[in-house]
Amino acid sequence: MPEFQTSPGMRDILPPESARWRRFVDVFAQVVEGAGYGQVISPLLEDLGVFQRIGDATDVVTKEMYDFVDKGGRHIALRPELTASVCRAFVQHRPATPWKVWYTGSQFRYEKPQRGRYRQFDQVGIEVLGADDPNLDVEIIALGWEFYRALGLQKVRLLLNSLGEPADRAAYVDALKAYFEANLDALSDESKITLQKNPLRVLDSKRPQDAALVAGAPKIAQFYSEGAAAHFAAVQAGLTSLGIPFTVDTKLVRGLDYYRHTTFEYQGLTLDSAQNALGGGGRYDGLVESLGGPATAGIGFALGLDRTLLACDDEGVFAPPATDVSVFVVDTTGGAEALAITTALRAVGVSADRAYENRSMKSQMKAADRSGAAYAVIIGSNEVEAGVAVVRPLRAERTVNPDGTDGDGTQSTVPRSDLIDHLKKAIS
RNA sequence: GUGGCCGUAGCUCAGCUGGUAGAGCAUCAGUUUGUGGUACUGAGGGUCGCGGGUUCGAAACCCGUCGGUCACCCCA
Repeated sequence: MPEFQTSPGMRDILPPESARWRRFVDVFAQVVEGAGYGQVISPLLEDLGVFQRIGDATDVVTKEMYDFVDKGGRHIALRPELTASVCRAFVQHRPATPWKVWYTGSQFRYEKPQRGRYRQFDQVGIEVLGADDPNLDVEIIALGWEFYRALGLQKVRLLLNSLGEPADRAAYVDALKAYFEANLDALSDESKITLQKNPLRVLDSKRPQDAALVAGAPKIAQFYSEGAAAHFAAVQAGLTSLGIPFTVDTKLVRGLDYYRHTTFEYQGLTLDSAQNALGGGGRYDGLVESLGGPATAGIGFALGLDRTLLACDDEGVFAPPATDVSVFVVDTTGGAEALAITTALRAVGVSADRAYENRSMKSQMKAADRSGAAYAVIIGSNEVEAGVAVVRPLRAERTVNPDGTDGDGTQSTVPRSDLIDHLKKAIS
């Protein structure tokens, strides 16, 4: 074991996996930019208060934040999520509404690491501030859905719920609290604690002991105001009109306190239940106001990279891209030719690699094979003398000489002066 | 934060009831002194996560610790 390793919950993303991460973001950007969303890049660090406005009943804020006092005496936190940062940016810059933005980046939560759950984790997401239209809820949910399709994922389930207006939600919370308190004996000890902090969250309990009680709990639908019911109905109608299947799950309350009205979650059906939430979001009218801005409607979602990629692995889609180079230069004369040729190839847009340390031709040919290159350029003393280069296709069928030894295949000899043009044509 | 399981070469793992470490893959080289993908041969590479204890002797047993994993919790 080396002396230094990554901190718990932190990891290195190495090639070729790192290329897949970048492509993941590219695919996401393509989907959402096609719908008018622009990227917002916000700081990793924010004033602690920005995140405290998320709510004091959520562990993300109360227990899991990385925070510290900087050299200027400011109380700073590493962002545990991005929605609050986006809202803060909105309040600070006051862009025209509806403000449609997307983002990607790392977030930090001090949790016990597990597969699909890291202390530094990456998400992509979108937010729209300043529009209360149920059509927007549908657009957002549909974009997430479309993104999963773009990756190739099939086994994703969309769960949908509405928490109603703030007053509806408050009334429901009271009713839930009364219900659970009346049945306190049947509740697990853990849920008793949860009940004190946030009765809604008891609905999330995965303990078998709580299952029956949770099933018999009051349903949010009974508490919807007329407006909330109409909004939710419009969202469902919209999704249906787009042919997006969904399941209404009245137990879907989501973690962060700021949600109201529409909430939704995308579940990966191939993943274990503890980590099956690929992404989720909802409406959070009121968050901008709590950060000192005007009353502003907001809605968005965030999707976890790690879990989504785990789901991709399970479904055998969106594999890490090949990092193959087009041409590999084998030079047994010391390496200067390889330097010149690779540089010239790259200058005309042909990707090229080479071996180093003047290894044997066989060794260099092996490296050429591993590089995934379509062609090897071979330069030895004979070629230098004759002013030519051998171009050998690496993916062609192997040929055999009459005496049974390996043939030269379809390799050809081209004048050194024509080499770059020759290869450029061959690649295209 | 709580609990279960795990921690041996770069990777995946074997190592029986304690006698100072092995395989496959990968890497490098040779068989082929100018030609890859196959085959064969060989080489390098490990304070057996770390610390302490038991023992004549520990990779193996005990304790602690760190890390991973799974469940709870939380959430993406």
